[in-house]
Amino acid sequence: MQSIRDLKSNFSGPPPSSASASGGDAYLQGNIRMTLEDPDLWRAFHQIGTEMIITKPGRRMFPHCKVNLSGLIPCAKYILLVDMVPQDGFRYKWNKEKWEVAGKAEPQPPCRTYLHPDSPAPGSHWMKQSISFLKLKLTNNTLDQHGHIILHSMHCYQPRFHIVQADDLFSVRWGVFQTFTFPETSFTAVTAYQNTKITKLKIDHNPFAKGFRDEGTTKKRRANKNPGGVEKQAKMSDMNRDSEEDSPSDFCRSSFEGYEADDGELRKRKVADDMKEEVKEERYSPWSAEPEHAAKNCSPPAAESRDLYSAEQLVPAPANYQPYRVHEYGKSPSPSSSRTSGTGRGNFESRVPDVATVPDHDSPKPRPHDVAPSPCAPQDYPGVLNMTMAQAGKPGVIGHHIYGPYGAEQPLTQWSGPGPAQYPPPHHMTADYTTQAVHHGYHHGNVAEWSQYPLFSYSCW
DNA sequence: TCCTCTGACACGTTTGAATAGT
DNA sequence: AACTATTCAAACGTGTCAGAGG
Repeated sequence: MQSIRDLKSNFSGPPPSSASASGGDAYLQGNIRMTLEDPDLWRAFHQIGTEMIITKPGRRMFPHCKVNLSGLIPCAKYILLVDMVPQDGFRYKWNKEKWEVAGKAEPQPPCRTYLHPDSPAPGSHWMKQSISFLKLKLTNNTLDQHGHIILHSMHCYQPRFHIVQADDLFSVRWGVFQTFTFPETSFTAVTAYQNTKITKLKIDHNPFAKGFRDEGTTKKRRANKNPGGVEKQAKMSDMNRDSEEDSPSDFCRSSFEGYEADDGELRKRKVADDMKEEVKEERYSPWSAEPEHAAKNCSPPAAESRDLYSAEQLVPAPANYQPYRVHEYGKSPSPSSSRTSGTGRGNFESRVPDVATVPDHDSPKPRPHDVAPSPCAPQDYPGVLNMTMAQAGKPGVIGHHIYGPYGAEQPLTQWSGPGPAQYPPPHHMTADYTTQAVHHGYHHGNVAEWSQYPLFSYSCW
């Protein structure tokens, strides 16, 4: 088994230049700013290694994606989308309290994008309140007919948020895409929780899981239903305790202890406090030798040490795109390039003529305590052209199903160009983990260009 | 044997219709 | 008649657990 650390070493490119997002004017493109809600909660999960359950009928995310937008033109209409991109080309397994690479990723399932039900709506609408993707559901059913986002279990994903100025779904292609990613929202898709800490964190924070809280009736119920259950639970508790004790990771502990408190709110606050403290104390650089951190977390650590508003970055674009800015940035996967074995990183040619600078707030310091390889490999850091790996060389597997918010599947395929089999790998995730949110923007000049992106496979709801 | 996935289950939250009150 | 507040049951979302299947 190849460790992520080893893989990371395959990349030696320097990080992209970056600028502080907090400066604001560093991201004037469109002036659109996106901030993630509940950043503390996301961080708490992220520090442990977020897992999201996927089921056949579809499962909501928790925490669910909720963002705030500003900088939109109040009277202009926008469409908001979310999709999930693989973080790398690997499949993972949970082994002895940590994630390990378990082989190459499976072929990408049909790529779908969740369209926010309010779309299209004027900028004033999007800006007046936080935008929730509560009803977004994840599934492992590749034949899903409900428009849920299809993922593979035991694979790592990064949610992406896209906003397009468009009066309706049919004019999306003429719009300018602004893409944001929040590294702390990355997660591993699972069919059953692997990390008991994640389970506990979910139970403690998800109102629907109140029945499983310690102070609740769970124990009684289990005791009544299954005498062995209590024993098992005790065992689980021990496991938790052990894992905490065994773990040399202060990082992990600092976040996990927070919700060990009895009171939920206190717990929540403590988590937040711990996080703040961490932000103050710990700084990581995805570029520095700290694969250890990522070992426990699905996404790179730098996320913890920054503010949660968006940074802006140009999305990878085909050569014929008209990017907002031109800025030499590394290589991105070529649609025609075949996936290389192992890291899948070879043979990428540049598709990203332009990448805006991204914030580089905290100069990170390595985390010495994390030891396990991460499902979200550090090689996925910006400039490392990660997520496309699972899809690179597999252009045929990306389906673009466009679902309309008003019921029937929208015939957007009319402008989606070539059929799924012709889609090239998605543009690489330009996630710069030194930023809060990575922001991409690009034009869609015509159907042909448009069709090169896997983005447009809308999910319905 | 191990790992992953599935479906039934109990419990809590959310939602919306029905009803009562103003 | 219109509006608001309350009640309540069904639907939904959740993690647990046992067992199936590769």
